[in-house]
Amino acid sequence: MKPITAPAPEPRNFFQDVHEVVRLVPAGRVTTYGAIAHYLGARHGARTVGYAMMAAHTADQYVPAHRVLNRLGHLTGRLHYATPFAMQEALEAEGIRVVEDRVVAFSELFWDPSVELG
DNA sequence: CCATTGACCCTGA
DNA sequence: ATCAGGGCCAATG
Repeated sequence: MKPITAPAPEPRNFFQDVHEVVRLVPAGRVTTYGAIAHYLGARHGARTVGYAMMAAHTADQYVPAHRVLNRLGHLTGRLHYATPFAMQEALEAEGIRVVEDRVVAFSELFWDPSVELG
């Protein structure tokens, strides 16, 4: 018999889950923090997804964090790269056009994990 | 242990 | 239409 001790939900490899989803985003497509959060249950909040992205640079496997934007298609994380333009250049290298820190035709390039992955 | 801070989003007035 | 506030989870002081 176990005492009351709250099972306390595992710290959850939430970061790893996020990284895994981001790795599934095809080149030339983009997704959002909120979409990932929603796909993973929407209970963790989009914020934590953003935090996971920050930790993405320490992940074992490569995580195309540049394909993750906020819900407006803005490159909110660009300042966290080696250079402020690294994110934009990475996107443009995949054929995505960026104007004023915003992805052009964002709604068309949007890749929703809840839809694509079921 | 409490307070503050984030690569965010939604709701209500 | 704009503006303010709360909530989410994790890390840091």
